[in-house]
Amino acid sequence: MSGNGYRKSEETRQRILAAALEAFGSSSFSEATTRQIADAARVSLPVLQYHFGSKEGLYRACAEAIVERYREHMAPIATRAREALRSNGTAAAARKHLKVIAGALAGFLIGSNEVKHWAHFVGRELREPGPAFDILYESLWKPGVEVTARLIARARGIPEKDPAARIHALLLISSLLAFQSGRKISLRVMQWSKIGPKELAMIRSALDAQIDAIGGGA
Amino acid sequence: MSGNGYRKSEETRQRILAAALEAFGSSSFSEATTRQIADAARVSLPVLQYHFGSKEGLYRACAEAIVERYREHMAPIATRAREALRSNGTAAAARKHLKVIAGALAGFLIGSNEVKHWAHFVGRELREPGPAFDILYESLWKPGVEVTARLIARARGIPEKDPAARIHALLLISSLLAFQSGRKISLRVMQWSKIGPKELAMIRSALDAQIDAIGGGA
DNA sequence: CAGAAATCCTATCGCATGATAGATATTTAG
DNA sequence: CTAAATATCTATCATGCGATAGGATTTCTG
Repeated sequence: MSGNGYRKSEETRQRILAAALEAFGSSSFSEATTRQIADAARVSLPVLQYHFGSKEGLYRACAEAIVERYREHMAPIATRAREALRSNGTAAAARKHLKVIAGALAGFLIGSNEVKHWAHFVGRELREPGPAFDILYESLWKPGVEVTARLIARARGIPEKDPAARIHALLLISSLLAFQSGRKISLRVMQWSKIGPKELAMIRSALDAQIDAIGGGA
Repeated sequence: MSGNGYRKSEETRQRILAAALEAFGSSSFSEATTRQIADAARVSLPVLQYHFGSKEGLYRACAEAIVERYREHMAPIATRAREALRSNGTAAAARKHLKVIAGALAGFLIGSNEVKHWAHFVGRELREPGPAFDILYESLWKPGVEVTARLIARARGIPEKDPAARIHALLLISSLLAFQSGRKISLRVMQWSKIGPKELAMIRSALDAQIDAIGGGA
């Protein structure tokens, strides 16, 4: 397909990818149209097929691009948390790492305008599995839930494999999504016009309270 | 259009509505097709237009049907909670009502197989507003968040209008959705094959812990 | 049992979509 | 500089969609 030789096309490829990320972010796979993407990338329709084979190929390429960017952002934080787990940290330390992770994730998901589209892409694909489910599940969701569950188990003083820890992890992560997938509706409920630094701080503080409570509860 | 006279058509109408609820539950408005709905209802295509005017009209009718059924199920519980709020109940009483509401909602959303489709319909429409947003927001979401936020405020001993109470309400409700919108992926994480009574009990117990924590935190 | 009203069907329209054919333009290699 | 490889374009195809036209059928009214 492409990738080697002829360096001009690489820039086209990136332009298409950027347009596709935006399109697949704000619409679903079937609702977004290749024409709309081609227009936004200022190329003609068949160029998409030339570079990515098909609409589905383009979609998969988007997923891979997202995974890469997400890794850059979250990897250091996750690594630090895993190190803390290995070194038998205290419950309080586990809570601290949970707060860092949740806070970073909240900032990442809710903060930047570009990332917002990616987050929608990921959320949709995980809720309603499509061509990119596997890569997103294995690269993002599974490890994220894993480390969260282990930290929660540590914070509550229960075994790492306890299903209750995983349930709490899912509840915690899912609650974060109130202001991501559910952004529009949450803005309406809160009567906010946007989520700026002030609003983000309030959300973080509520999350911190939740996390403190998780640790103290049992 | 229809509604009066000729009683035969009423049964057709119901058959169409049932097929549409299932279709719009498992696919989005644009992904579900009128042909598929007509087939499932064992009628020909134009019958949909005859009874509901258009695809969008049918969609709206689905939303209204859902609201009605939801009301039947949740109204008594919500009413009892509101009474408790009026009569200046204690923080512990507020927590108890929160548990009842969250538990009932969890059972309602996650339990029945029929309701599962409706819940997906509602969730999708609230995340990505379409023709039925207003009725769902005003009839389901807004009052639900409202009463939850007031109970949380009471449980935490903060003013009813405190934005923090609303944030916590959104986080709580959103966490519930881990096993609703996110059912597939949560089953995978938990290595469950379905959400039966045993699994539901574990979820309820985790939610109760969350609610206890909310009350005790601040 | 008529005749009118309502319900439902077959056939088709117009449109948007993803994909492809085939020609043209651009870039690199020798 | 030329020729092959690569990249892009215009024009078109086949398909599936929501909607409608116009006629047949069923159901109620008197």
